[in-house]
Amino acid sequence: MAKENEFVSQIADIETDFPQWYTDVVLKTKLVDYGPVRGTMVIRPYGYAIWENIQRELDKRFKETGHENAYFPLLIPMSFMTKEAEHVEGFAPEVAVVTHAGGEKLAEPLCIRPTSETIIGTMYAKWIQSYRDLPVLMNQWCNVMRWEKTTRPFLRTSEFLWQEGHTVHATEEEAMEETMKMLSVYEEVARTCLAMPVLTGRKTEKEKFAGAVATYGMEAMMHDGKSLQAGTSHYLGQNFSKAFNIQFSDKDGALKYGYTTSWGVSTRLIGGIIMTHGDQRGLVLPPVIAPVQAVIVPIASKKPGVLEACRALKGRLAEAGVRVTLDDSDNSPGWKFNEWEMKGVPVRIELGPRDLEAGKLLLARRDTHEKSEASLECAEAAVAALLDDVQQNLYLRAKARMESRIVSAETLDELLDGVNQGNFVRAGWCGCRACEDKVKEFAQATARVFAKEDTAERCVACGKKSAHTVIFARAY
RNA sequence: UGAGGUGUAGCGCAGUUUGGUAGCGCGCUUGGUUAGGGACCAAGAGGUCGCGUGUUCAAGUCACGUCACCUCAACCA
Repeated sequence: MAKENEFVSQIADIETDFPQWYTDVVLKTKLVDYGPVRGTMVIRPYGYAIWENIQRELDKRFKETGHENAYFPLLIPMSFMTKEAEHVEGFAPEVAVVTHAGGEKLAEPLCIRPTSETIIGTMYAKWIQSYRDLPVLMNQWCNVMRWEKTTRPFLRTSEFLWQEGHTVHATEEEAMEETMKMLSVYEEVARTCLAMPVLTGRKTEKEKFAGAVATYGMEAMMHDGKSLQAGTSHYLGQNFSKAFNIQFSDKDGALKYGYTTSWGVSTRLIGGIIMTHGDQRGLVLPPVIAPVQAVIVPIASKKPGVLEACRALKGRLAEAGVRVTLDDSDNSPGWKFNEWEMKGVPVRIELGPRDLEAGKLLLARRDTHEKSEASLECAEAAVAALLDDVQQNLYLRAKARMESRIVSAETLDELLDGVNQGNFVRAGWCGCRACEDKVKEFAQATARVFAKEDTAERCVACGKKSAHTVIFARAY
């Protein structure tokens, strides 16, 4: 037990020092390292493998909903950025600019994309002439750069990986439908793959994307009760089509501006997974996106037959589609248990001479730390069932926690109490910016999304009859 | 940008008050014994003490300058 505590002490206390806990976990589990340029992160193989699994799940759904992948350039002429007034105002402070190339000063500065609406809009204007060209449904996987003042691995970095979907439609209705459809794709992936419950809904004017007509987001509750904006889907109306001249001849012969959308999720999702499921021992990864779903730890591996049996088991599980690793390193079993637990592997299999004699194996699950036995013959089925169960349990557990921590407030004091205790707070809002700012100043909480149902009667800040019910929270 | 803090082995740190041989733990290498929750023994490798200038017989330690990073605030889809 003393050893146990010694191990745990290597990671900061999750309850009392959550930011430090988070940093410890991402560095010690070798997900990332800090890059040489301030605010950048190096995503190591173990971290990148998580991203690849998320990519795979998202990409599958994008294809199913008719989208195609494409790629647009990293460098965007500054003049593109300035075409949409709100857009440039929103992004200008955080754009990195290339001023020199080929040993000379450039005639026009180039910005490193903070997002690609402008360059994609420029290309769409060339490609679209007729209603027959619509809808255009494209997505790109790429990196973007936003020069943030303070950064934290995965949650906010200067450069990050993401996907950005950009679509053009003939009508407002169709574009709006696309916006909501992709929001629901995100919600479904968060729920079924990341085991991460989210609140979805429209965001306020203050919180919306620069240049959008409406922004919808999904917000996830982190272990400390703060909210993480885990994905956004924007209805851009004709703002960008007018700025970039995306016009088409409609069936009636009239020249019309298209209606556009954009939507994206980033490597921030990985931060969300860590902060949703992690515990005092480190990472807890949902099986669907875990780089290693099961690890085999041989016991007394030098004894005859043990290692051979472990290799055979690994082969069988891999054959059955399990991402499985055999830890045949020289470390002691206890060391391996802790190491793989810290790395969040959902299922651990212990196999030693005693098990072989009994024709059994020992299964340990990461989420509850429960151990169980299974017969060696049915290993594939037992592991598959356990992985499913872990996936389910992680979601249900996180969902129960989130739901138990959504409270209502009638006054600013109640709201402050609520967020101080790590809750999301439902409260009325009259709709004016002054009241939204007042909440931020008073409680350091922002409006995350509009609630699905309007239940509040009075604005939490000014007491007037409320127009909306909003979920307020502190946010990452 | 405002306030505070830290730079010493791969990582975490002590040493700085009062100048005098460069230290500890972990990790790493080699060999051996072990093994069901971070094993043990033995031997070994690894350092321009962030950088610069100065004071001094002598600087990790004192002075001045400079750079980097961290925390809080501010900023932030």
